[in-house]
Amino acid sequence: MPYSADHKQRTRALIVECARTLFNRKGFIEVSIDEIMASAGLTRGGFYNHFKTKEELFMEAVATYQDFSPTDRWPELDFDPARCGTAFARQVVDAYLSREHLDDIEGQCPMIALPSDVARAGPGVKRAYCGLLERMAGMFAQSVDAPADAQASRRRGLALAALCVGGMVLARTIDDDAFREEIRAAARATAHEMIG
Amino acid sequence: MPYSADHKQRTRALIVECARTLFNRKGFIEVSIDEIMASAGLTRGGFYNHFKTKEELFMEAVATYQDFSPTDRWPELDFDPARCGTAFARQVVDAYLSREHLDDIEGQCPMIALPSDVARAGPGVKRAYCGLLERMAGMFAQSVDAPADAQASRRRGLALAALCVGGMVLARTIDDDAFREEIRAAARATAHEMIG
DNA sequence: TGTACATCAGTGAACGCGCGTTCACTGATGTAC
DNA sequence: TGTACATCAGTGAACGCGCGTTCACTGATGTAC
Repeated sequence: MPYSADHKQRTRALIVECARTLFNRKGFIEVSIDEIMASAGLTRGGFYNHFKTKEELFMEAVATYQDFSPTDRWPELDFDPARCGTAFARQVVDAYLSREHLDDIEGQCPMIALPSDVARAGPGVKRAYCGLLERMAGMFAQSVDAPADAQASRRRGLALAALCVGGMVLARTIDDDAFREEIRAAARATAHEMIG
Repeated sequence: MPYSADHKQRTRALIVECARTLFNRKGFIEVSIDEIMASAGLTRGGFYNHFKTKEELFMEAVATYQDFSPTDRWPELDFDPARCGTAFARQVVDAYLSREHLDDIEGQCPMIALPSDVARAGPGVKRAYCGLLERMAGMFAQSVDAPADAQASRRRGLALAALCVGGMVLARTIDDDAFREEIRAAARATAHEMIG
């Protein structure tokens, strides 16, 4: 067996990470395989040793973002799983709707950068994106100060996800800095109200 | 002067309308100029009699959606400009977050179909998109049952826009019909609460 | 320990293809007389 | 009213280019003896 056992696997993971970064910046179609492989320090031809198609890579790039929990991504959050309540939800909202996250084009959540691309992609990509959404909404549903009714919590979690993602998506389309900040602030204030 | 006075102008408007439809379905990059012109019953070469670049057409396609007021788009809304209050806002929310609007891929609001494309486009396109957003948020701000404070109304209007657009953008990325409906319902219920 | 070998991750030229844009042209039309 | 003309919206071939994907190949590596 040439090369160490996990050599190929590590190369694959590197390609996926480089791809996610580039997709976030330029979108799925606007990034070429050449560009991705070069960014990983490799050459075009090797791509198909790792992926069957470009879309398979897209799927994986979206899916792997699930590996970052909020506390991985924002280590300053003090996450106590036992008291996973409104204070934590508020912190996540603040981090997600933060100026830092808005400016972090390459590292941002793919739900913000790529919704239109995903809407036009195949079922595999959509499933990966859906996983991110389920995770975010589920986290909010567990954390909000909701009625005993589980369905009401879930509804609240989904609406919070829509508000956070929607606020950031809209802010991304705006050039004027003051207006961007206004949208961020409006989404954040309203999300706090919704958390209760 | 060959051709009637408004001939060129009407052709141009037809191209813009065909383009908006196609962009909504497939996104800006995935639609070719050939395709747009064929859809308008013309041939490729004539395109540059009307537009300097493909991006100029994109800008116009987004901008012209402003010409459809909510009452143009959904004639069943009974809009009394004098009493532009919470009842009207609720109706707009219901229409915007309706099943019909979600299924109307080609006729949908560009804010839902194209945010990622706009975020990567030039300043002209962003300005056109921003116009749509200002219009929607302004309409909500005027209609909600808000405190006298104008800034609070505006904040509420922007948050409502983020929730409506965000809810639809997320629903568009989902394949599973039940989950799509859940997101729609959650966004709609929460928007109604926000209108007050 | 040292060497010959088999493996397979990575290389880079090549493929067919469709794109945005240009340009010399055509021919339907309104106008001048 | 009828005709010759000028205009310019529309045509379609052509341009250079970069894309996703394929493929015959190379050469660094772990293994067998």
